[in-house]
Amino acid sequence: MPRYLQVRDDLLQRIALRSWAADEALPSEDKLAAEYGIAVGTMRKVLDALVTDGVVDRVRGRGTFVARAAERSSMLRFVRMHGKAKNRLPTARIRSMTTAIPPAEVAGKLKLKPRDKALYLHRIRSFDDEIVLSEHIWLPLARFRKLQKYLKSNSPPSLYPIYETECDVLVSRAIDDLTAKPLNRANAAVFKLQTKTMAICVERLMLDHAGEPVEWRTSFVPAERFQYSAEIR
Amino acid sequence: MPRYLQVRDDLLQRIALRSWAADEALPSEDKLAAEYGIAVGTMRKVLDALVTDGVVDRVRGRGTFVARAAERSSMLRFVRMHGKAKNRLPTARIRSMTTAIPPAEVAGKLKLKPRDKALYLHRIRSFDDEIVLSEHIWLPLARFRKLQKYLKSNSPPSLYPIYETECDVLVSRAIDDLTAKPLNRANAAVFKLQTKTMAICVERLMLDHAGEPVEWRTSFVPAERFQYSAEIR
DNA sequence: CAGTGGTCTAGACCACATG
DNA sequence: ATGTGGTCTAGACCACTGT
Repeated sequence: MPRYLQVRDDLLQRIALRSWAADEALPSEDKLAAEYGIAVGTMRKVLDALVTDGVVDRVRGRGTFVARAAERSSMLRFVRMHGKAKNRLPTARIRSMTTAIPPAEVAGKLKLKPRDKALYLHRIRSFDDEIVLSEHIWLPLARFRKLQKYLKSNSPPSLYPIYETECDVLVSRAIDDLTAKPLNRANAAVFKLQTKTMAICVERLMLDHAGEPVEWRTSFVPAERFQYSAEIR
Repeated sequence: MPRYLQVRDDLLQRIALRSWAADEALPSEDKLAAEYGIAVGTMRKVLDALVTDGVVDRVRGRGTFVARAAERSSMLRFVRMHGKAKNRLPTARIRSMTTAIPPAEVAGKLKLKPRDKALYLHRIRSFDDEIVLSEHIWLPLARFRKLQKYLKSNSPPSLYPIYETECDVLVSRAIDDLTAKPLNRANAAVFKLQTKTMAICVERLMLDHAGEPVEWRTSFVPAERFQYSAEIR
């Protein structure tokens, strides 16, 4: 295995361990190169690889910083905004929060042991009275106990920054799986729509920089509100 | 503008002009560097950029080759295969082919002048008797006259290789836009489904290596057959 | 074997941000 | 003025592919 990949993986580990805060620069390429005993050119190759993987951002004159996945991965990128909703963010509300042993499928995705508990959230996002997104969120309780306390007295517009500040969990990567399904009775009731109304179901697994699963989320968007863009090269 | 970007853009032009065939290697990095009067290290940076943009593939010991977008961008990646359909490719059939002045919206996407004609294809893909994909394809007639002749006596499983061999058009990049829509009467009839059955509509614009629009395609997948995966970093 | 790309080095100079 | 990343050079050695 080439040196630059070894060094990349080591840096990835240190980033996963949250060695640097959001506003704190990593050591400069010179210092890192000296530390690892490699040439600066090789260190640049390591950092370039981390940039293309979306793990760090580099700013000339300032330094190298750990990237946050939050902005890129909002579920709202699946929601078509029309009319007055444009240029506005929907409100977020948590409708229920419990701890439980999750279904086997969820436990598998989160790599939980058979009797490990998880924190479950049901959260909706809406414009005025129109609900546009319903989300069922499962989090390993071991890492998210503080979140539970926090959410009892707060209702933040976005969760990922809270994962980081409260629970020291930094989300790096998301894997989305999209299908179309008719709404079951419970989900239809959330949207005040008829049962079997078609919706897009987004199943998302979130991973940290070490590749450990952090969150499993099943989201529903009524089909009429669904929109998604992608570029393939 | 840095030298390596200038050289990259120049190479991009030459690739767009189809200077190298599918199985023909570009000149080696040494030769290209000499040709452009830059260092080999800089030429490597150019080629690395083209690799991450998906424009070329490099194979150690063999050379650098122009990449084909065809494999990555098949519409079938939106279609869920179940049961017997797995491990099989659906058949393709062209149900109609005409030349016409396209609707203003399509002409705009293809950057056609007001009275430019286009080649229109309606094509379906199916497993046995089950139709899984219906596609409405618009191509600038100026570049695709030979395709029209070709399709009168051939029914190829995939179109992009034909664009290249018959019309000298190499597809580089696709932009997809996904929404959910109820089928109108004509499209529902194609699938032998009821009008207003929900379907996923994929609008795709294909571009060549020069960034010129090459194809506009509107495809429908019945919602039950739709599936799509993406990774966000 | 010659030719290709993959890794790695050890410098140079520049543009930009911050104090 | 200092330190950061961005560009560019001119080599070296290695691994792999083809003849």
